[in-house]
Amino acid sequence: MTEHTVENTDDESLAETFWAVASRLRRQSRDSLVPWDVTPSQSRALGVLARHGEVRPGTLAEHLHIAPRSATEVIDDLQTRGLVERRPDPADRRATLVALTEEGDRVSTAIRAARRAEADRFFGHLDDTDRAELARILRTLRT
Amino acid sequence: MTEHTVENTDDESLAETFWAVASRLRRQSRDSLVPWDVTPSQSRALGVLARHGEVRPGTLAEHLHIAPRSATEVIDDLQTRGLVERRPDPADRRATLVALTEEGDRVSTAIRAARRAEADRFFGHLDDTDRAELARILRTLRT
DNA sequence: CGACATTGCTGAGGTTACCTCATCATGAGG
DNA sequence: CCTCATGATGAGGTAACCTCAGCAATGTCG
Repeated sequence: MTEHTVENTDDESLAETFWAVASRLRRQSRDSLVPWDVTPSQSRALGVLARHGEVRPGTLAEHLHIAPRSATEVIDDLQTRGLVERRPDPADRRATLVALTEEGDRVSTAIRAARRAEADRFFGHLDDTDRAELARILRTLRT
Repeated sequence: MTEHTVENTDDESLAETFWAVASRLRRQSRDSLVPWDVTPSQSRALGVLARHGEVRPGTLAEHLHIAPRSATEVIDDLQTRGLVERRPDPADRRATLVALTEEGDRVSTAIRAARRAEADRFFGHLDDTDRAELARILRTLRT
């Protein structure tokens, strides 16, 4: 009856709308990876490696916000696909360094281009003002 | 290899910001379910049942956008927790009707309240104008 | 220097939330 | 009544995480 209730229902549906958009965007990103037969989590790892060069599994895990053990797994998968290689860390014999292979570099570059095109397509329906507004509002929600 | 497309990088980071917000929101919703020991997918099912009353597993699956087989699983879990019950559909002896138990009704009501409070807390940092803007922009991205 | 805790990675095994395919009972149409 | 479609579920699989144990190498401190 009061605006209070109305406000709340507004918020509820705001969250719902947000999730609807999120799932559309997620589906679209997943589809954009199909040509390379790479899963989303693998593509995230490739992104980190492209940005940071060779890193240890533990560092990779931090960037991905996952447990070190889980990074090992992603690295295993990427290695069997020939996209990354492990080599010993000269500075610490316990550690390993993970680096993109040439193929991995090619693929990760291609994926980045595809991702950019995809974002263009997705957010391109917005005019510049709305895009800026959205970015600003999302940044305040980010924390 | 270089960042020669500045306007595209904007879109890229828009998507990134979006995902950062999404993961914060997801974590918060998950946490808000802890008191009831209910997983997110179970809570979604409870929501559908609360809104629609008794439905067949297949219908539930449609509302949740999952395969019928997966709905069976969610129902199993909710049933062992005593939150829903299955009864035969009088109109079709192949079919089953799934309905909230009293306990399930209580829990789903409580969860809805918590979810509302959570959305308030999350989107409450925005002023009314921004909230309306966000809602409008997200709706255009929904499709 | 040697004992001890710490760090880095990975094996083993578990969870959540999905999926497909096969099976079985029932229902609907010719 | 015979065939095909439909509703649910058993069996088994996948992605992407997790924790806990164990092993090797390292750092630290008396």
